[in-house]
Amino acid sequence: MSRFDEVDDQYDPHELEQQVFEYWDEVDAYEQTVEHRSDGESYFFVDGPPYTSGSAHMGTTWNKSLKDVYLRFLRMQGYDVTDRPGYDMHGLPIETRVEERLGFENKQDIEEFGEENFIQECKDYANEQLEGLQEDFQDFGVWMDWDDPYRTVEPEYMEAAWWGFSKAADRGLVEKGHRSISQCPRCETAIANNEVEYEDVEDPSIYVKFDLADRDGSIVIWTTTPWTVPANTFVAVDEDGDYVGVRAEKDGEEELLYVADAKHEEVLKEGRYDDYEVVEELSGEELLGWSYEHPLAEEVPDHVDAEGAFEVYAADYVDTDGDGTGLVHSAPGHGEVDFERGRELGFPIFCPVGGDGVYTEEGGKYAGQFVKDADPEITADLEDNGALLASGTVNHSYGHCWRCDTGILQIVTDQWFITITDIKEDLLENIEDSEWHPEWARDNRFRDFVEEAPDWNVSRQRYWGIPLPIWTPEDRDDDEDRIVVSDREELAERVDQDVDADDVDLHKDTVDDLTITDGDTTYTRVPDVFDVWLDSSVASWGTLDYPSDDSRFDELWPADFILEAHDQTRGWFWSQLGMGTAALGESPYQEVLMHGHALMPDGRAMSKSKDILIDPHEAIDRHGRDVMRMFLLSNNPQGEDMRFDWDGMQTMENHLRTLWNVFRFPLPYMRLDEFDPTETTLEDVDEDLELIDEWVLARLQSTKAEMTDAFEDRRQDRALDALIEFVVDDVSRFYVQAVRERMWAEEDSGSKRAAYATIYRVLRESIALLAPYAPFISEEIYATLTGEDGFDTVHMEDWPAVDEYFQDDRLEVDVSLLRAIEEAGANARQQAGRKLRWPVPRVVVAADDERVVDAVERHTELLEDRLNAREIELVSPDDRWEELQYSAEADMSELGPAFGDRAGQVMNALNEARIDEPSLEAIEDAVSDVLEDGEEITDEMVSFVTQTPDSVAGTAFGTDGDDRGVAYVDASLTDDIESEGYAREVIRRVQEMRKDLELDVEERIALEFSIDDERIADLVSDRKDLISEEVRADERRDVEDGHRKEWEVEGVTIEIAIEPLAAAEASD
RNA sequence: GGGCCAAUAGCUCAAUUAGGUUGAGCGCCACUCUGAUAAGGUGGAGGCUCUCGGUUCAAAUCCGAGUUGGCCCA
Repeated sequence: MSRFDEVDDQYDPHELEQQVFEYWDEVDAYEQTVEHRSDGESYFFVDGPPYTSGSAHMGTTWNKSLKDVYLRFLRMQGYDVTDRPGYDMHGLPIETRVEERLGFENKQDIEEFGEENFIQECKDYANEQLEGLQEDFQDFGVWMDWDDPYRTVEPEYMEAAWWGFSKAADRGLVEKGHRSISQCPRCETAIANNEVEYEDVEDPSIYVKFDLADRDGSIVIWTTTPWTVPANTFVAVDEDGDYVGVRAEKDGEEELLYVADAKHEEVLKEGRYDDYEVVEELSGEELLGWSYEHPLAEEVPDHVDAEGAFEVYAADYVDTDGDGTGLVHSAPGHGEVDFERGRELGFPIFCPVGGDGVYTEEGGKYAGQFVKDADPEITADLEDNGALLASGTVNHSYGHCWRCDTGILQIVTDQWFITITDIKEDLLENIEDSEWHPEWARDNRFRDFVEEAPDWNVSRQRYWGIPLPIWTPEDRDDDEDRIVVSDREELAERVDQDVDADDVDLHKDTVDDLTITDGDTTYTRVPDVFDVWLDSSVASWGTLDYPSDDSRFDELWPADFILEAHDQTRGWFWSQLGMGTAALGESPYQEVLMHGHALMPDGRAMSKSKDILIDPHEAIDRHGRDVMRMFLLSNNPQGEDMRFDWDGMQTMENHLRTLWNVFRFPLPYMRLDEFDPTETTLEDVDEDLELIDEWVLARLQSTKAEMTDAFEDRRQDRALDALIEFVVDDVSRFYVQAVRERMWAEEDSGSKRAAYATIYRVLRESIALLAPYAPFISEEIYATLTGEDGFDTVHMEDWPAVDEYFQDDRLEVDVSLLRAIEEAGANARQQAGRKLRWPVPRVVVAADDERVVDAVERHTELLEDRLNAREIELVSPDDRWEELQYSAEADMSELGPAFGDRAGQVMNALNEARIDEPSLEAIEDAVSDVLEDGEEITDEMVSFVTQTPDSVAGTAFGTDGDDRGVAYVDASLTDDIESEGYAREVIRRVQEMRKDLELDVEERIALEFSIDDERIADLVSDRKDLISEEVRADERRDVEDGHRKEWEVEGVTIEIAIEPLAAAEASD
């Protein structure tokens, strides 16, 4: 492309973006950009790997766009950025998808299909999904190393997980444990607490009486899981709670029931007792040690049989005024808190339920039944045994498997743990080493989570994952003797079989058969795979292929920057910190940017399954990639959610269209004049720079400074605001308007060259500033501006630095004052009912300070021109314009302290007062009614406001909310003004009629017009030469066949007819 | 049920990070300009700052309770 080539009149994102894609391909734009920075300082970014199920949604799109804008920014700042994208490809979600595809129902189907085949299916599925994501991300214009993403299923990466785990083991942080975990009975695996999703469901709600063994009566418990009653081991109470004994009567029989005082009415109501009476008041402490009979002792013969079982104990999880009865049925074989307390009390852990949720032989009568199916039978048996006080149902939120939506069960099984709780202090300390945006995310949310984090259960009884690299002796069931393998090399060395370290696949089907023999002992592998969260937790070194490739680890690790949404606080932010600390004792990242979620326009969460979503592809179809990116990036990235908004998208498109117009406006002139930016630089035209040029260059400097600061604060949205304000407000609406005439001039001049050089610099730097946000349009404009002289891509440009030479705060203020005066003048004009087309005799500028005086004096002509005023009259701050009246405005920050609770009253009086001169005496006099003895109005309390005479309208002007003066437009009429005003009206109508005929700008016409008011007709005829020139009328004569129209203008009727001269000649 | 975050114009957000008469952009309406023209300019309407209490002469801002939404956890 050569410089200043013709460009489309219209900004058409789709065509443009397609061309840019092709162009990037053609010149290897990405590769060149990476190479260009290869000598720069290293910057280690780690991509949080999206999970490979499903396609990119608006949230991922926002996430990747944010990453892209920061990576591009960092590159422009000169860093050699590590930008390897990653994909999280293991785990239960993919297994369940594949199971669905294959029509599987349970683990047995998988075993029949074959582990190896199943793993292959999972791999294929994950890779398929990965391709879709890759395509989407590239389509959004994200620049990362797409040719070489890290995949958690590759041996190099899996090895990184092994290595991290073995380091943790070396540090004594790996142990096998018997724990209460959340189990999905369908997937037949433990799932992590953060994989449990809560949903409202209807469950049984039963009240059960446990008969007391050595005294009268029963204690009453409540549960929504009858199936846990067989495993009951003890009952817990709140030591400090209040309990009562109640004598209750139903159907003529009396019972003695013990429940919490706060709950007794509710419980007795549930039990439909006819009458009752509180007969005893006890503290929880008094209940301790009471023993009771297991209500299903016969049905479950293997029930717990231990010293001290079936007695009442204290536990801190009991609440006497929550749900239930204040006495809690506790089964250490199921509930997590029950388990902890049961262990403290030294009870055996009785769990008669298998991983599939079916009672084992220990379940006695219920053996072989799925626990939830056994609920009715158990309830019935309790009733038969006389233990059921009430039974019904309850709606409550209950945990479900995040993938298959099956209700989870709490059971106790053998699992492997990283004992995070042993290094809690280190974790909390390491938090301090990372900088978070926003800060509260770290100091509130994240810290709270880390403080409460339990040991990390990393084992899953599934197939598609990184196998645990643990080998244990064949016949032992503890973790006293174990081998943790750290990498493929060690594996090849130690196993009994022949393994090639370079091409061994580490998946379950491969490693399950490998054994290790040490002396007389044969070790076999623990069959579990890792929790998928462990996969991504090692990304900071997995990205570098460490340990198999150790060339960059020392230099780069830990990561400089990570950027994810707030759901990762408990996800990746946490798992990385946990793993980094367990394996290496350090936080694996130094800076975190935590963004929010993408919400629907009405604020609802997006949800693919409910079809509540906005598809990024639709956004692209409607507005293009640049617009979508700019919209996404214009949102605060720090912790707050973003509402998608189609109007916001449209606004961004309008801004880009404005930019496009600004960019293409000077091109024809530059082409015509053969302007060469390499020959005519800003330095060359320094002498000829006009004030407005210097001003726009000064604004450019402060825009760059503001943007850089905002970027460094991780507020790219504020940087974008600053850029848009500069381009749309300062460049388009002001600079281009002001500079047009200089470019129209046909002869060469210093002034014109200065304007060219200025706008060239402005455009070129603005486009560099825009490039991280809108890489496509930036590329196109950059290519047109630079031709052969620039880089092959704008993304190789340096981030524009502030040029001190052009910094000029004073000038920026001056021009903002002039613009404020101009705006106020336009406002005042409108109030006075005088259109801009009509000149006004004078505009009076009353300046509040010398700066304003200064600015107006230097730019009187500019102001006259812009305001279409015959004269500008300046009133200096020391003087008053004597034609004015005054009122006073109160300053509450002064009135408040002085008048206390009467401040409001005084304010109203001040605001209503009207006085002839702006003096304290006058105003005090006017508000004397509300002033009490000794009170006075001081200078600081009021500012005086002008009241204008007729035919004059005044509007205050100011900058940044501070008043700096008032512009008064005197709209009175004179013959001269009416003459020009009406003449301009005629000109404007003729121009419109020329447009009706679609005449060329240069085409000559014959003109006829008549005005039905004699005085005005005379006035207008004084300006007939002006009219003829402006509308290119060579002849003033009667027009017969031409275009004829009648207009109503400012109370008179004007009839106009025109005819192109060429047409008239042809018809002669 | 608990923790964190948010709530200001129809929409998206500001309000100088220990209170002082609420602002911008977009949208809407009216007017206007016409050598960027499916552009540009000016104005207007539109707010009990989510609710209820409290502190204070004065609260969008500080405190307490609640409501709604989002995320996380149980």
